[in-house]
Amino acid sequence: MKILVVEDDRFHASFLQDVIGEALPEVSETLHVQDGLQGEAAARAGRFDAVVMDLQMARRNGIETARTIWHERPRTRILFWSNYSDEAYLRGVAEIVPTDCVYGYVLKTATRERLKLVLRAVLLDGQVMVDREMQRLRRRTASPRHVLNDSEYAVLLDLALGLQDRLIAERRGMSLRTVQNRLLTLYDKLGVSDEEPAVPGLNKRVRALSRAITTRILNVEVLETAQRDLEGWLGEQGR
Amino acid sequence: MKILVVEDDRFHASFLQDVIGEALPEVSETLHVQDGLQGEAAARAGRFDAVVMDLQMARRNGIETARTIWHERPRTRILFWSNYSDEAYLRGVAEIVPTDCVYGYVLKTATRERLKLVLRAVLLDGQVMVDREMQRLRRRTASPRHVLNDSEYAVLLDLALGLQDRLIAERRGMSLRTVQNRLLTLYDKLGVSDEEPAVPGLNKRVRALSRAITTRILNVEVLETAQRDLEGWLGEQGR
DNA sequence: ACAAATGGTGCGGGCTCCCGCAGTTTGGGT
DNA sequence: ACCCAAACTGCGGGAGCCCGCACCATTTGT
Repeated sequence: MKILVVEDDRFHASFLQDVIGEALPEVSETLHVQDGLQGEAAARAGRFDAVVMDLQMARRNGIETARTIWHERPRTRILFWSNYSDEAYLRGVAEIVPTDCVYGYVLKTATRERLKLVLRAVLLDGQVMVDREMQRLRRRTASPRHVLNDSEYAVLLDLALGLQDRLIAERRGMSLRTVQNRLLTLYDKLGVSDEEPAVPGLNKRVRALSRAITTRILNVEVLETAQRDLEGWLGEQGR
Repeated sequence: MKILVVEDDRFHASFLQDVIGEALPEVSETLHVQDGLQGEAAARAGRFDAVVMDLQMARRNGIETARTIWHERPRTRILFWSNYSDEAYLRGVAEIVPTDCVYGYVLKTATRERLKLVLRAVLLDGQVMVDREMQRLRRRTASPRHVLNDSEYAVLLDLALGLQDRLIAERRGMSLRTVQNRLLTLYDKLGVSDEEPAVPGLNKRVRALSRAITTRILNVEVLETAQRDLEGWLGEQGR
């Protein structure tokens, strides 16, 4: 079994390799690279069974790297190992997972024992695992009233990229009014509507983005990949 | 000499303490705590000469922690030790540094030698030092045409929080039209105006925030502290 | 099987936003 | 004291945004 480690923090990387050696004696070879681009290249060259990868890296983030890796070798099992329990990452990952692909999501704050367990479960047994901390997110946001569904999330992404209503409608194949309805429920779920009466003079559109970011529903990496998707779409439209 | 270390990553913390012991033999005592709140409490209780602190921490971020520490003991020398070279952090720090206070900013990617050097320079000699990586930021953004000045940055923060023009004008003591002029130059400097002709149908306001975040001029932590400041201001206005 | 709930669509009005035009104030430089 | 440039301000208009009202289609519950 060959494992690829993609991690730009030297301490975390050596810790990870240490734990891998301990948890997975069946590993014959591990390669460690420093960022997403190198990760893609390595995955293309050597045929790895599994990848353990940080999400926030300098040159190319984990989500995009995973996307290209899976694109080329869908059978690769990928374990994401991240500092943050941002909902954005989970959604971002879920969005790009091809059907029947094996992946996992562990936080770096997890104990050594937990990490070993997850390594075996995901990379060896092929189970899909998400850290319990992340599960709690869904509930922590209180009532399901506040949880965004997929189409609302899509509109939120477009809003975040700065598209105006007409363009969102065009991109998502909805009518203008429908987009605006989505936005209404978004404002509601993000708590923008609630604070409005108390503080008149807020720009709901910007406020929604602002809150989405501070509540970790969106983050920089996800915004960046969404931006690239948008550019791709614009390219198609252009001609 | 007593040093307080505020860092929530165990590996980084132990590395840091190791380097401190090596670089600063004159240190008589070091205390290590895990997050900003504990940091504030510790700084209040024990009288530390210097603090080394991470910027992104779970319960209370480094900027706010530094603000309260300096508020209570302005002579404290603080070295920020961060993963990211976000312009937002530098601006956020610069904003809260009281006059004649000693601080420094090093990236975690710095070499051991460099870290030792900075530790001595800032905590011992009382020099103000900023990692060269950060300096490069200013230039990297190319022409000075694209560098925001303080008042533009202030307006950008307000925009990011979702205030509409009228409120920004009120808060910053400007006329409505002046705020709008600021926004114009902001759109310009953030490159929003440039992409507009190619892609009609963008909401400049949101687009500006989006770009400010992806270019690291703003980030989550800064947004959060700005939000608290806003709430404080709203409180004053309210009565 | 009927009612209620959910999601999509059109119309229209009041508001904010973006920005061109034009006039005033401020700050440096000579 | 002069000038020029930069920053600030008011006015007005076209466009986008927020959202109430009204209507239709599909799904869900009892």
